Amino acid sequence: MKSVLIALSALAQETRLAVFRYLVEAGPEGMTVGRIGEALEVPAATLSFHLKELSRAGLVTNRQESRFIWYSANYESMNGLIAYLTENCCRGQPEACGVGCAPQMKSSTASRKRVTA
Amino acid sequence: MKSVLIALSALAQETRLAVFRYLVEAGPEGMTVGRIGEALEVPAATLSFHLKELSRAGLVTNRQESRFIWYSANYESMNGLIAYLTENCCRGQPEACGVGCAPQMKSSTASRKRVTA
DNA sequence: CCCATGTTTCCATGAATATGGAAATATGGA
DNA sequence: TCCATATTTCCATATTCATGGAAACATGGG
Repeated sequence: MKSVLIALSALAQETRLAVFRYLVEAGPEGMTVGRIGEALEVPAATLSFHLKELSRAGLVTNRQESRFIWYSANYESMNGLIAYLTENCCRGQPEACGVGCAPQMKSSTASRKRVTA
Repeated sequence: MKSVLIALSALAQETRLAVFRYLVEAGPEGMTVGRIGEALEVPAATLSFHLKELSRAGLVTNRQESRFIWYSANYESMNGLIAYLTENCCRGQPEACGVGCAPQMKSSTASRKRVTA
């Protein structure tokens, strides 16, 4: 699917991946462009370029608030990407692919996810 | 993480995404280079280049068998990538990110996955 | 209105990546 | 060993992407 390719391309870049994860951490209210630039030490022009790419990919949204523009992560889009990759894993026959196929429990924060046997 | 960036870059290319998904479908035994090239209509030199990229990213492995080289998807690596993205979503506080944050049930083949409420 | 502040566009430059034909390199069968 | 087949490397070309300063553009406070 084209949109998946666009999302992957958007995330496959160091600065953009950092920006996106920063926004994920920032929560639904997001963060202003200036603050993002400060935090990640990215020049304004460069940051603007990358935010536009992330927007184009549907991974972030923005809203104007007074003179500031707030960018926030689009969690639905993020989960859509994961779902796409997950859904196409082994075509619903995880047995065929060995232990590694079905999403597994990982150590840390993954406790909210569980495999149905 | 650097390896995540490499994996994302590898998947963020039309031919490589197609090759990878083809190998995922092909199952653990994988497929020979020639057959992949036939199926996806990719010239040998181009395919070789992309397979090398996928290897470098750890997304596929290969083994020699007689005169043929069989490539297969590395499901663990795939799931590692998904786990990385999932784990860093909302920093373990899905409440903060609204409905979209926690991995959701999707229609089709996702029935093996379940959210713990 | 005008100015300070926040953000984007413009632009030139540099770097990385994709492509595929031709040649080189394995590999095993005869 | 020699040949046919499978795959990779070499290489030149084309394209796309990243960078960041400077200038332009918005916005709202005074």
